[in-house]
Formats: sequence, structure tokens, C-alpha cells
Amino acid sequence: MEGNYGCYSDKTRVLDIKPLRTLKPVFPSGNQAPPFVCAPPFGPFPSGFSPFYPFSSSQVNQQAPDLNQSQHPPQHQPQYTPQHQPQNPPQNAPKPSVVTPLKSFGSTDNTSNDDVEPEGSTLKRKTPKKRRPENANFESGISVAGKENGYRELVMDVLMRFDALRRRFAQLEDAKEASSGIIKRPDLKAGSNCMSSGVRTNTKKRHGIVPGVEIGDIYFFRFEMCLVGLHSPSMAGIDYLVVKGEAEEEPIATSIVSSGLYDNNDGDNPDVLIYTGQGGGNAEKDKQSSDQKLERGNLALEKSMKRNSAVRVIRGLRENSHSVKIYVYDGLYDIKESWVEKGKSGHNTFKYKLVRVPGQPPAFATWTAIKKWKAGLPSRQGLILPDITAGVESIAVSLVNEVDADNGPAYFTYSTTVKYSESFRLTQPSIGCDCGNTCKPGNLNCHCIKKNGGDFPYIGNGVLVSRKPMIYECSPSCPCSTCKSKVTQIGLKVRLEIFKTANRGWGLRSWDPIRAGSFICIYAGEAKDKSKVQQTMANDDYTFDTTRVSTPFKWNYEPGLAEEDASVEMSEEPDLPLPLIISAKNVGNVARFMNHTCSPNVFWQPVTYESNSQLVLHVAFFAISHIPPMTELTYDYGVSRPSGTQNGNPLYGKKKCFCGSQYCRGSFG
DNA sequence: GATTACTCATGGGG
DNA sequence: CCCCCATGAGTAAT
Repeated sequence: MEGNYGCYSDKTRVLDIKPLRTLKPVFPSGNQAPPFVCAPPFGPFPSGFSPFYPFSSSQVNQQAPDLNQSQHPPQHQPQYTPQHQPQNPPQNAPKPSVVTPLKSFGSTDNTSNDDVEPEGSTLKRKTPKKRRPENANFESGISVAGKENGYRELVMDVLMRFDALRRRFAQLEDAKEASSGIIKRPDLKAGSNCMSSGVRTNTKKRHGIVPGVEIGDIYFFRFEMCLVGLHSPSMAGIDYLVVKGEAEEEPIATSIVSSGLYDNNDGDNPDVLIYTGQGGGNAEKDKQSSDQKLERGNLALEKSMKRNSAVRVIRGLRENSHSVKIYVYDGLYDIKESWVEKGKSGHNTFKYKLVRVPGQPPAFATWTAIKKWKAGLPSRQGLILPDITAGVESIAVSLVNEVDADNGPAYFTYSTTVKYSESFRLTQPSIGCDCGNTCKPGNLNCHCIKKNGGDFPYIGNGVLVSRKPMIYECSPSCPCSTCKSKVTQIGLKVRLEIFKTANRGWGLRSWDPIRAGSFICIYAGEAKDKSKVQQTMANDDYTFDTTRVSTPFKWNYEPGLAEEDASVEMSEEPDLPLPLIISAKNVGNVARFMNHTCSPNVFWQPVTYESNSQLVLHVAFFAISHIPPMTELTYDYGVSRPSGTQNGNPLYGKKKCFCGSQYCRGSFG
């Protein structure tokens, strides 16, 4: 386990972000070992492998292709053992030491200046940095090397910071009086904020794999892909790069975004995409006013096809006309054919047939499979029970085992609620609000909003804006029937399944994508005041204990706040009025199946509201980052506080951790 | 180096 | 419910 700790401290140096608390990894990144060996980047390829780097560009730093970047596909889970951690550091470790010869790697005090380039660096941009007054108060804390070449933790950090800003802008916008005619675009605001303050990575445009971006990753805004270097145009669908050809420079496509609405799939095959070229008015919407020309993106796709140069494909999906558009990074595709077609308006349109490079972990294919499961056509493989809640939840929760013969977890009673023991008494029930049928986010007279420090805790779509020591929701007894603050009181919103993991018993994951900040579930069970309970009964497998110590992490960001000013920010860490333990051994909900990892994608947040003149205290789970379908949901269980203090030293839990994360503490519970 | 062109996402209103 | 449209950002091209 020392290895892991050593690893951790190295990471902190590599990441080069000033406040240590921002270093928290937020995603169970690809720690699974690759099930196969990587093909060489150049030269002839054995069958079954595909040329990811069919031409040599200026990117001498490009890492060898790692097809197994993704952690999502259940197919790869059998590979998942803790032993892989030490065996595979190069696969999953942050890449800067490989990508760019960073002299400062390993030194301890390289956290002070992101403008100073490490000596010996091969980076080209050596211009002494100009002062940009408008940005003077911003410091992203991301090094020059990190901005040029990303790695998993940095990519996740950039995305987390973008979304934190976006949520905050949306919250501020919600609180304003609705002025008509003004289009609110918190995504653009947050995006330019990140751009100007250097919260971005992979700025060096590249072909092929983008370090730190994994196949299957999902995005809710174009800007997100822009900030992590997956697809840089803020609107255009084709991104390209100009490279030196034999005679002259020519454009090569790097990535495309398919709008999803107008591009045709080739029948049912998720590995094929027919893509429409750009230009000529609006070809996709049949509003074309002129012929498309073989230039820019269209030319780039043509040249890429000639060179057998694969492009990244991002598929835009909309589940139904009511839901938001989601972008799924589906890996690399080869351009197999191109032709010209007359659009409905009679003008010429370029069409490209793209076929997915084989051997990549499934991403979009997972979505199409889930769609079928939902329709019930072929039922879910390994399905044991279609709904383990027996209708208690409004959305079914299936029980699945594709791993072994185990046909279910031990018996328990499914309940969506928390049952409080007699000894549990929260005094002084506070009054609710007297708003009308809805609480307006900007209304500072609302009692419930006041309790949250004046901010409405959620934005319109129910996404949590910031972590807080405590969130106060409106009560069932408040008059605001349509109030948007009762997020954790209305049950599940995503389609979950309980599945058998390879080495951690049963786990929880979702068929639906989950946006960062979305409510997932509460921890249901039998709640007790820990101070009034025998020590012995506090720590079985199905106990939530609010006094356990988790690794602190930073999820909230304020626009324009320099890192130095971060100390004025309020603490994010939970603060409860009493130590609470919830036992889900006999009675519980889906939360009892959520496993621990040291790099979680879910956090818990105390929420309280009043009900029948009593305070209800809940442990509610929210997504840290966007979570693609079929990704296991995990949170940091923390470790029990030892009787003696261990100043500064890591605390050790009672159970050995198998999460396999680079940041694994080695134990938990 | 500064300005224009290009692209079409996004969300609100009709 | 669907369609239309104003606004807008980053980057390539000029």
C-alpha cells in the first residue's frame, strides 16, 4: 500500500495545481488492465489491430494507442483486480513524464508558478508570457505542460471546474427576475471563464487519442469537449488540423460531432455512421441554399480518407425530443467512402461513411443495447429480477448477474425511507416557508432559501449547485407544491441495476447517463444517533456512518475567484447536528449496494427538511461528474475515526480496499 | 497582429 | 408540440 501513497504524492506534483484539495481524483479512471497488448503506432498492423497513427505528424509525444482506456464496459470487468495497480503504472499514470520531459517531475516545490517552464522542456511556446490584465486575478493552477497535454485526472478536473462554474452561473441567473428576450447561456459564460483563466487541457490539437479522454465519456455541452481538447470548434461539426503533405499543406480531420438527429445510421449497426459534410447553408436541416464545397472540413475528411487516417467520433444523442442532448465519445472511426448526394433542396451535399475501428471498448453500442433492454425486446442478459423493489420505487431496479452463479444478495426489506429510532430526536423543528405554490430562487424572504445562505440549492433541472455542510429543502408541509427544492424527496430519477461485480460483491450502476450534480438516491435504512448506540453495532457491511472520515475534495468553484482567495470559500464538507448511523442490513434501498472506491464518482451530502413537526435528516447521494451508462456508482466510505489522533497521517480502515485506483488508500470502513 | 468568415448549439418564443 | 430565430464562441483564413 505504500506504493499507492507514493503514487499519490507523485501525482500531486505532476498535477501542479496549487491547493491540494483540488487534486482529488474524481473518477474511477481506467485502472483496469488492458486485456491485450497495444499495437505499435506505426508500420504494418497485425489483423485485428488498426492503424491509429497511420501518418507521422508533429506529435512526437503521442503515446502508444491504448485501446482499453475505458473503464465502462462490463465486458472488461473480469480484468479488474487490485494487483493490476502496480503492474500497469504506465498505462494509467498521468502521462506528462512521458509526453513531455518535465524536469520538475518529482520535485517537491513546483507548485508556485505555472508560467515557468521546466528546463529542458521541448515545448515550443517559449515566449515570455505577456501580462493579460483582464486575467490577472485568475490562476488556473494548471501548468503549461498540463495545458498542452492532458491526463485523466486533469481532464476530469477541468470538466468538474467547468460544470461547477456553469451551475453557479445558472443559479445566479435563476435568481434574477426573468427578463424576457435575454438568452441565458451559463455554458458559454462558464466556458469563456475557463478559457480566459486557463482551465483547459490538450490545447495542442492532435489526431487520434486525446490523453485523459476515454472512450465512453459523455458531455452535456460542446464547450466541455472544447476545454479538454476532444473537439475544439465551439459549433462546427468537423475539427481538423493542417499538416504538411507531399507537395503542400493539407487539412486532416481530427474529430467530428454527429448531431444525431440528421445523420443516418447504417441500419442497426452502431459501428457505422453516415456523416453529412458542412457548408452550403444548412444541409442537415434541409435548408440548404447552395452546393457544399470540397473545402475546410469536407476537404479534411476527404484527405483523411485518402490517408487512412482515423477520426474521433462524438455522437450527439437525444433520448427523446424532451430530453437534453448528450454527446458520447465513441472512439476512432475510419472513413471508408465519400460521395456527393443531392439534398432535398436540390443542392449537392457531401456524405461520408465511417466505420468504427475494431477492438475499442463499446460506448455508443452500450447505449443502443440499453435502449433495447428498456424496450424489453431481448431481455437483459443475466437478468435475475426485473425489479428488486417490487414496485416500491417508481422506477424499476433490476438485479443482474453476468459473472457467476450467485442468484442474489441476502434477504432484506426494500424501503425508500429512513426509519428513525426512538432515541433519535432532532429538536427545534424549524418553520418552513410561506411562499406561494413555488419558491422563487431570487426570493430572499423565503425561509428555506435563507437557511441555505440565500442561494437556491438546485438549478431548474434539479441539479445540485454546490456541496454544502447541510442542504435545507422545502418541506412537504411548505405551501410550495411545485417548488424545485424537494429534489431528494421524490425518489429515483434514473434507471438503476444492481449487478454482481467481479470482486466486490454486488454493486450499483445506471442504465441512464447521470449528469454531474444529479441526485441519485438517499441512504435508506434504520437510523440511530450514534452517540446513543453501542460501539459494536456500528460497522457492518451495510452501515452508513457519518462520522467516518473521507478524503476532502473540492467540488464548488466560484467565477473569477483566484485560488489565493479560496480560503474565503465556505467549507464543502458535511456537517451534521449529530452523529448519525444508518443500518441497511435489514431494511434499505439501492444505496446499500453502492461500493466504496477511493476515486469515487458519487458523493454524499446531508439534506434536511421538516416533516410533521420533526426534522428529517437524510444522507443524499449526488454525482460528482457526468457518469456514462453502466459505470459503477461508488462513493468514498471514509474510515472510522480511530480513538487516538494521527496528526497528518492517513487513517486506515478496517477493510482492505480493492478499488484499484491509483489513489487507493488501501483500506476503508 | 487584427479582423472577418465560418459553423450551428442553445434556449426562448411563436 | 414543433419550428423558427437571435445570439454567440473559438478557430481558421484573410
